[in-house]
Amino acid sequence: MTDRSVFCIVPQMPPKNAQSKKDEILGIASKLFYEQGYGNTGIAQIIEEAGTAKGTFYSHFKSKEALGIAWLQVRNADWSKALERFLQSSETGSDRILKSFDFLRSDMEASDYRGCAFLNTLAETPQAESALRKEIVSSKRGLRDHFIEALRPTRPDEAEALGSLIYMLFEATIVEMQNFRTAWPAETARQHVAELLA
Amino acid sequence: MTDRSVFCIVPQMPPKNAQSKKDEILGIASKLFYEQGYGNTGIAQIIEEAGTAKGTFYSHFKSKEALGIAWLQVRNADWSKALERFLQSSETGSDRILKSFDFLRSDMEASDYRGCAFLNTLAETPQAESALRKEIVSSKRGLRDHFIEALRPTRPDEAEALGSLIYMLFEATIVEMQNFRTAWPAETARQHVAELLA
Amino acid sequence: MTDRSVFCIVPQMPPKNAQSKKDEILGIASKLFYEQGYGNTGIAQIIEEAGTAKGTFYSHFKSKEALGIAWLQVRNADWSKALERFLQSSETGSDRILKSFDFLRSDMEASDYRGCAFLNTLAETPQAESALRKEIVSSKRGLRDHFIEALRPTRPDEAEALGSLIYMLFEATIVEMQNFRTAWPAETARQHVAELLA
Amino acid sequence: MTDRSVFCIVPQMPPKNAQSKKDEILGIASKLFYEQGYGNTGIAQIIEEAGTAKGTFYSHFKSKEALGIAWLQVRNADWSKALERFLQSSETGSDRILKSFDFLRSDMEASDYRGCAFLNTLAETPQAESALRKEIVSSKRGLRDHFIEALRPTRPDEAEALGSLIYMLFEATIVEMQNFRTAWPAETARQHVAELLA
DNA sequence: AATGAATGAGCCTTCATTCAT
DNA sequence: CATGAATGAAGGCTCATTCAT
Repeated sequence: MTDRSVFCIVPQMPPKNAQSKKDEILGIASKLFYEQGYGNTGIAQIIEEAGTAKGTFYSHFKSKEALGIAWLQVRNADWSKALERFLQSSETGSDRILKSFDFLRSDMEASDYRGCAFLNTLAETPQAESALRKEIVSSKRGLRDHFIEALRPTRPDEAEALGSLIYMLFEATIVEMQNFRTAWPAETARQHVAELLA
Repeated sequence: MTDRSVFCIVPQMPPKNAQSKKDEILGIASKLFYEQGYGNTGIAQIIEEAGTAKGTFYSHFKSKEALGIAWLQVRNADWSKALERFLQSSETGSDRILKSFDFLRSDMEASDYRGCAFLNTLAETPQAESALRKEIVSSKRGLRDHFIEALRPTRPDEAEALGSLIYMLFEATIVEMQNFRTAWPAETARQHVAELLA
Repeated sequence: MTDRSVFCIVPQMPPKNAQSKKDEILGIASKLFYEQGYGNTGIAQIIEEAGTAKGTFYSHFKSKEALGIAWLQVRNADWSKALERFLQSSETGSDRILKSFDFLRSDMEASDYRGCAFLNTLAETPQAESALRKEIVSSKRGLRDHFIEALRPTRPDEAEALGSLIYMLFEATIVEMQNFRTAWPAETARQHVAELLA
Repeated sequence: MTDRSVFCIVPQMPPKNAQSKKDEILGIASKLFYEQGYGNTGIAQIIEEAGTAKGTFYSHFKSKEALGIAWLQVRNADWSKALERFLQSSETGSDRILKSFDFLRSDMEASDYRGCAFLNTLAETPQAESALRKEIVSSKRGLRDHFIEALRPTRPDEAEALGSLIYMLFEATIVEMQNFRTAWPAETARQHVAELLA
């Protein structure tokens, strides 16, 4: 076997799976927090599935709450990116809005739909001033703006009110699909929004 | 077996406050489950605030889940009664519907509004087949019917679809007021519903 | 086998070892806290040696600190009783005082020179307002009074000052025997106290 | 070896604050060990306040115990130096001894007086053979000698016994001021020592 | 009915230390 | 010399539930 290392400009091996331990923990935690709920998921399970030691976990995250915040942040970013990718082909604001409801529906069709990570966490966090709550509020503000901004170019006067209304229907769609485990909320909402935008 | 109760010198004491121990436990649990969340509330706190012993608790309720179910049941009944009382003066279906949103708003004005007991519990109960979930679904079905039935007399054809839509806005109102801690969701939704019913 | 229960007036079996679980835990903890130090002794070790479960422990003591306080209280009572027994034969106040130093000497020899439970706990409790500290102060006040009261009958005017001085020598005796693991501090102190009382 | 420093353009940087990293760690640890107690102070806090990494710490000290020993050694030296400075103006042995008690008192006036670092550490170190204990014993032997030597010139015959006695009162003064948080122990002891030396 | 002691798995977090870089 | 990720045992404490009285 020839030694090719001389040709290697960047000799350091990239980490086996190109993902730091911290990211791995966060990834596993994200999955578990979403599927089981924040409060129902213990640190022990997270580190076991991540194959790490307790101390390792706490050297990366100062507390469970800090991990929870990181989770909500990446979830917000990832979810927005996924939505954007889904809307790629949509050109008009109306299209984007209607397609957003289709996105929800496709998301729900994945098995065991668990609804919205943010609203679920809101539900088990009574303390209004908690850091978790701040993350939730800011993510929801962003979502509401998504609809408002989509309307702004064509209907600047109604954008705010109409966008808020559509945002509420969007939220209701998630919650009701989580509860009833059927797609009718998406259909009902999408249909009405289509009329509103017609 | 002979009935010896006639010989009883100290007849069964009437309960001090006209409320059985079981009801007292249930009452306290209801308050705590709603304020703190189902998962965040332990049996220990419930029995302590109720002034009972562990064993007494378990002689009345076979498990925490059973207590949770009882809670959701009385909550459903009580909440419906409170809503009905609020709607007393409303005569037409439209009136009843619009006033329902006012009811929500007055509810929310209580400090530290915790939103909907059912949706909050849904959020921390991933198991779709659980008894808690069944209670939640049935309560929500009842609420949806409340709107549909209010519409049936005057708009039989649209009742189902329109009622479902309004139900979704109603749900969204609760959730968004819980999150943002403002009344705008109630206003936005009520305004739109008023237009829909005009 | 004849059923003798009818003859039994107090049918309930007295507990096997005439000692409640709570007392057993407290007894074991007292031994460990003293031998190893309060901070060096974990709940796990206590319950293991007591043969109980974690929950049992916490149903008897609300926290480790509560156990620590109970420990110091029984220790104070027990130690005073042991001292009193040791002084039984002493009749005069002077005798009682001098014999107190002999007691210390035998006590330290028996305990592998672990010193004073109260001073040791004081050393690892920086928080001046802690409940543990209150217990320590009150126990030491009692000890100082022991000397003052022994002097009161014969030397009422000097009792306070002389008693305090002797108390300090008594304390120093414990501490120095703990440190040097020899009897010289007891001898030195006793000798001087004898001169003071001559 | 030639002195090349003249050629050095960027001569070895004098440490920013004239203190090596090792000394910095030791300084911070000394403060924390004294204020909070040896056992109550974790490596994590020390390195955080010192702004160093774990590995750096362990490259300077092989273990927490080694750091503890270093702490006691510098503490012994520093404390002795401070005492000596306080006694500067005292010329006779008697003066030096009496002033030593004043030194204690001035020390105690600092808020949250934590008593003697050595006795506190003794209290949480049951193992008689530990390295920490050796340091403690030797420091205390030195202190006792301080008093004996002060007496030797004028009272060679009594020096040993009287010095030991005064040493004990000195120790008791520290301990009782730590416990009661008042200056009476210093006054009581100083007064008596003054009589002894008169 | 009611009591409350007992259970043991589980909670989140910190410990002192090692090691590859 | 310095870094900081990794370790896993141990820290104090709470959980829902059972059971003998």
